[in-house]
Amino acid sequence: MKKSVTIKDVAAYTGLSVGTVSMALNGSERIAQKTKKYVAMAADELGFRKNPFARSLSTKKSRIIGCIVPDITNQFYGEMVGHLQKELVERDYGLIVGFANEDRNQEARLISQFIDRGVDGIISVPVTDTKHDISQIRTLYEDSFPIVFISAYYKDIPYYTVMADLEDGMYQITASFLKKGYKNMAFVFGDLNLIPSSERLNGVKRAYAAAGIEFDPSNIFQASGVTYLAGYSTVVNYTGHNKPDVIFAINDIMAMGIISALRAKGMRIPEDIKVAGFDDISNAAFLETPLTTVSQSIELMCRETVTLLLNRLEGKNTFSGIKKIQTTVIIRESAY
Amino acid sequence: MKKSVTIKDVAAYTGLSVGTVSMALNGSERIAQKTKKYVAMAADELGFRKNPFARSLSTKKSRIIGCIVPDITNQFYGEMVGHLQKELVERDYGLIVGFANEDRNQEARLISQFIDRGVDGIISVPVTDTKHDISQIRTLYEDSFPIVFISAYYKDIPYYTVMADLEDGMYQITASFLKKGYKNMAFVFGDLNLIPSSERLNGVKRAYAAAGIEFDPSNIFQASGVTYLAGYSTVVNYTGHNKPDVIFAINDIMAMGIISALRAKGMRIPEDIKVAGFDDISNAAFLETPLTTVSQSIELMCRETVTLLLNRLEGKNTFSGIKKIQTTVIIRESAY
DNA sequence: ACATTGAGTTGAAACGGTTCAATTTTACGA
DNA sequence: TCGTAAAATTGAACCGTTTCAACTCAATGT
Repeated sequence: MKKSVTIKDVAAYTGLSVGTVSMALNGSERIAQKTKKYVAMAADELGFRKNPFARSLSTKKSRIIGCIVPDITNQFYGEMVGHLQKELVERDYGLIVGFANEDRNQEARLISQFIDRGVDGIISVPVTDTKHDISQIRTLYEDSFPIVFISAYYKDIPYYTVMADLEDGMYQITASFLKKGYKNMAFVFGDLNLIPSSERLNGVKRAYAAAGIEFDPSNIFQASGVTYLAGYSTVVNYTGHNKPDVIFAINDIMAMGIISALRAKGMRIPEDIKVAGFDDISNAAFLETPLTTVSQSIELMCRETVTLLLNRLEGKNTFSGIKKIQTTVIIRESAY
Repeated sequence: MKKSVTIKDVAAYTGLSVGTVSMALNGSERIAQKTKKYVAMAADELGFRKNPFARSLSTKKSRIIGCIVPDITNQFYGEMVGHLQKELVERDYGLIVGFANEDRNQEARLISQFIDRGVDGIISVPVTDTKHDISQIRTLYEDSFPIVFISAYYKDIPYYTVMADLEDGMYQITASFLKKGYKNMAFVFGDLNLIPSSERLNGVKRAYAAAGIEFDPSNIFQASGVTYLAGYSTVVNYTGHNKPDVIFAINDIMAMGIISALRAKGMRIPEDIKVAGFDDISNAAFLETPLTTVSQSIELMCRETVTLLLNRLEGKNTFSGIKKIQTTVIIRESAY
């Protein structure tokens, strides 16, 4: 590491004062055009780079956003992080990441680490498990620390959230299958206390109610998680007698696990049994049996989330509730 | 945002000097035990949090590491980022991420952004495409900026790299199939100029040579990328007449795409054709047809990489060449 | 010729820590 | 009780920016 060129060196080189150089570099109105150009050239010539720490110390801004997702191995969250990063980089922000493994304590630790690192704001996929202590989040909210939620929210803190309209998505897809005449449908969700499950379930119930059909709660299966393996295991460990017409998984990854296990049992998809996912991850269309699913536009969600957060950072006043993003049912071969 | 408590407040509260408080909080040897305890309590009571910018300005360290991977959507890199994050967090470092999309220019931009953000070091999966300008990397190397490479390296800059022993892995798996009597094997790789492809190819050739069998280069297929879709398309678009006994994909994701396309063409795996991947991503074992593959221990690679980087940061002198991590062939149903 | 205005620039005070030479306090042996 | 060495603490310099009140200076109107 060669010793670094500071703004002082640029000032000395140009014969201007440090303040002028600083303002020139920041494009201040009060500096003459030609001075700005001159300073820019000199800075370039000397290879000057702003020291981010000094800048941050003075401005109290780091232009770094912290982001917490449950599990980066899940392609859905992979795509989410990818889009968030893209949106942020475009606006000259950096993204620092953490993975909470669906554990509220880890999420809490990450949040406080991020704050200690001086992030300007946080985007989190909250761990909405109701069993856990949420006071940290409440305090942040009360201090109006810029944290926004994506893809879920805390029941008690339904603010600054961007998520897909899960209930409506599930309503649509359930209704469409009810209309086709299928009634015996199984729903493999994760922990039903979590918002993402309970919202979907509401959609399901609403669809049955709208169709005037009674909903049998024994068709809800609570898997050990929302992963490929959880889907796989749920099918493998199922000892019941009921063979549903359609199985709905809480997400595509889980649907893939379910399909895999069903096939291993010798069933054909969609002939013997239909399977639908949720999310429309990028290769859902290219699976051996292209997957019927409900698309949440991750890209749109991420863009809205970043916009919401940055608007808050800039002090613009923003929508503070739960913004729901429209979903779309996509019928593919796995459940024609 | 309530106004923050500074070290000065703690000093005033305890009646000690700022210097003492700072050293006490940093656990300096020169401060009396009881003073440290006293200061810690006071700091706690006042809710003092160190300002990271001031700290960094003074120490010239941010405890943030930048990490660049080609594509976060690929589960292999998802797992990689997950492990890197875990290793770093354990050592109280933060991880800031960027995605290069296999594009050297994007990588370059990210690297310089990271440096401007004041990262202490960089971990990159390099885009080893030889067509592109690599002078930035060379300069970094010459300035001995702490950058380490994972999973690949630049041909001209074979330093500070941790990667799986791709050549040996491919040698092993190829040899094992040659031994079983299969000779007509196809290899679907990405751009052959890239290290990850060329190393594997060397392994293949070495295995054929060792078995005394001539290798037919027309069995190498260069796909348009290394994604699920690239694998899928390669099979779909194949118009040749040759039906190989075994298809080796450059990675598991691609193997999945290949299997999917083969099945769509009515072939049975492994009866009609065998398929093997590479990486052993976490659900490779749970696919409909569990996947034969070569396991690279991502976790071990990540740990070695982080250790290497942090040792460099601490000025310890470290191994500076290419550290190869042992791979393991895993035979599963897709290619019994 | 002279006040007035406004554009452009300066200089010093933050920002909140770390570091270390200098100084003070403490502990111990004679 | 005193002298001295070791331990603990102090205080000021420093890190590299931003910010803004005060200042300079040229242009303008009268």
